[in-house]
Amino acid sequence: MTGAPPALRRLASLAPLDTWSFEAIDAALAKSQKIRRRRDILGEGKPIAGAQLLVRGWAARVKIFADGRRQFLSFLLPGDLVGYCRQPAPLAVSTVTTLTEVEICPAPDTAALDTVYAMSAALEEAYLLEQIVRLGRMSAMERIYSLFLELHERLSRAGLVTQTGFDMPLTQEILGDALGLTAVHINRMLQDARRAGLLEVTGGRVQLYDPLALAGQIGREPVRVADVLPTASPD
Amino acid sequence: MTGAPPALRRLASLAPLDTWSFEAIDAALAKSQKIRRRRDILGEGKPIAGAQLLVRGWAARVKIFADGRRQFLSFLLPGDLVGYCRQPAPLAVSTVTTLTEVEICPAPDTAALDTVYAMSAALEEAYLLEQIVRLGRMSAMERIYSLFLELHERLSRAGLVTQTGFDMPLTQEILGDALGLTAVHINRMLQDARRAGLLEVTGGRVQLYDPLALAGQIGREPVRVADVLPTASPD
DNA sequence: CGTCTTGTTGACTATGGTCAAGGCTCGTGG
DNA sequence: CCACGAGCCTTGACCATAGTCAACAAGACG
Repeated sequence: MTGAPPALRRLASLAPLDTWSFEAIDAALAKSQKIRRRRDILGEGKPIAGAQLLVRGWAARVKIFADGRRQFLSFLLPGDLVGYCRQPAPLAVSTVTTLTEVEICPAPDTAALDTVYAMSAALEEAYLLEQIVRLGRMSAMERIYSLFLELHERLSRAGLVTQTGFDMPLTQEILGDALGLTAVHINRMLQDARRAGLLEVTGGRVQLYDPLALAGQIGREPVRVADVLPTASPD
Repeated sequence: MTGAPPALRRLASLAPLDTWSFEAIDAALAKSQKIRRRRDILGEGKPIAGAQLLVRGWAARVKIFADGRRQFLSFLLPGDLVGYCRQPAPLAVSTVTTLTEVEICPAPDTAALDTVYAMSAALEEAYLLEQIVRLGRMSAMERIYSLFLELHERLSRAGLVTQTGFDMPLTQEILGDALGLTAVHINRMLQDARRAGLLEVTGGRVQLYDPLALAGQIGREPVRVADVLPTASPD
């Protein structure tokens, strides 16, 4: 599984996949389409055609105010679902926009994938709750640690963490709009964190020197949504 | 439908109900159990036995830090589902605690209710996103207006809004922990809002003098998750 | 090369937090 | 019937975290 595409790795880590599902995912991945940076995949209030699977690149759910204020709700990473809804005639409740060039494909649909998608949806909700806690009751520094640990955890499921570091194509402006802070303040906090020897952000890459210590410092536990621990696939 | 129980009114407003579903809901409501104030219905990290329906009273999803900080994630109102999950062996990702004495019953399970529950879950997600926006990018005053408008909208679905006002059993401390503010600041903002003639909070009851004007002031639109508008049942 | 985007830094400001005291209401028990 | 205490609300004085504004630097890219 080590060499498998990140999106497949993530899905396979959520629940056992049968042969049909593997083939369905392979077939879907082969139909991937490129989308350029800064394009909207879904528009707030517009109908959703069908669920899609993010294959490569980063996207984000975002709400934009009439006066220009912006709030990122969550980041979408390889293996995440976009527009997966179970009600009829669904409307997007937030815009989904690409942060990098991206590849997406229609989400494959087999019976065995129901559980995988349910797990995925449950995780998504858990991370939304984490985001609420960050914004509501954490200091600027804690918000940064918490977000980086979440990204670390989620990317490791897709096999995209290497040596405690990962690529993160987010500007300080975007981090600010995700964490309810200004880009200036993000900048200062990142420098403090670097000077404290806890992490480093350079050239689109994040290094967490000791993720467990960082998690301990802010009292963060890994997210779990089911009793059968959905682990990242072993290497 | 006007005289129907609030929980039934809410469910019926989400999607058409067939006769079986009506009967199943009636039968479930008859099995309601009382739970006292300040009791936990679900515990963070603990297994969830099955979905339940909140019949009467208020509850809340909450996360509590080791150092005592507290963040309310959402409020649960009559007709809301508690612990509705589609993955196997689900674990609660947040504590659910009662804010008043409450009645709950097992969530009835018929085929026609699948759509209702999907709508309910979609709405719940939409309100979580609204909460993120509040905490991330709104001023103290805007957060208060936004929350009250959300409660107004949700309670009206269950028929619990009378003359632009509704009962709200929340202390200023709880409002603070929901809105990422302190109780002291909530107090000051509520007084400013009252002096501005926009709303009044007295003795567990909220009066919004002009909900539409308030919504306009903060640029809020009613939440919609499907193209077939799920309206509150007409009186 | 210019231009655009992103990151960095400093000086100053403001929104909301903290701490502390006192008041009101209501339920309980003497 | 009244005294007491708990919980909640209110207010004031002071403080701190993060925001604003502005200028400049460093790359990236045509």
